[in-house]
Amino acid sequence: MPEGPSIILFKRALEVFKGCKVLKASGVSKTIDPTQLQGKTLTGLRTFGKHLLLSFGPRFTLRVHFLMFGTFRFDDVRKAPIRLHLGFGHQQQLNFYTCSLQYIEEPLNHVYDWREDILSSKWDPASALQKLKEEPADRMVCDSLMDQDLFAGLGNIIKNEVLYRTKVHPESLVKSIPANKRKEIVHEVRTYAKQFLKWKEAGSLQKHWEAYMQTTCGRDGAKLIKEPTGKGERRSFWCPVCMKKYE
DNA sequence: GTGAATGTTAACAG
DNA sequence: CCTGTTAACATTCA
Repeated sequence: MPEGPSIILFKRALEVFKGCKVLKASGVSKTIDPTQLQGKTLTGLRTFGKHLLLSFGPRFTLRVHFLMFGTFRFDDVRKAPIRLHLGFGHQQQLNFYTCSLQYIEEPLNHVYDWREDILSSKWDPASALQKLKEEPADRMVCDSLMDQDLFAGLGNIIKNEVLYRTKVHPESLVKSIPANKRKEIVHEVRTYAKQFLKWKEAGSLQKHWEAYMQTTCGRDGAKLIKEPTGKGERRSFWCPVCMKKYE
């Protein structure tokens, strides 16, 4: 479910546990031993792209990736297996479901380049532009946008909305897109990601979709095409009339 | 009722 | 060994 902006909202929701000690930790994870968290105090919360980072001191962080269907709950009513349970005390039970868990045992600044995170205050559009410039000649813009090493936190909704707004066909070769247009795309990534966050928070994200899950173009009334595109074969929506294919 | 999807990765095949 | 494909995760919505 979640793209970068949604992870920021997850983080905000979990900030109530900052400074709290994990009294009990359990769960069925193949990748981590939950008991290692027992007795540790949650010292900080951060996000990087689609990663939720819960730190227990400077050199011990739990990385949560929610994949497509992952979620968390403050109660225990679901049928799905609990991937990780954290008990912070009476009526302070936190459960994670269907997520990928990993421990990071070094400072986060060694692991993450915050300039890549489209929603970070350290986001660096110049660095993203440079990487776009170095993409292979046959790479489509739809694949470049979804590449988490270039645009951490960008998901399929943001991809579709950004391309629609900048009128660039998803199957355009990124190298063939003029430099000023590439710049416009990078700028729109940040702008739309921020709008996504604001609208998601207000519960009106879907209402503002102009391409994703839409059937007609709001600009010219043409029927939008819906097809998997690129190597990633992720679903794209585009207008055959007003969106230009650079090739 | 069915099928696809806001995502990634381990396991497997060649 | 490298590269590409598939399965897995499990819920929601059209």
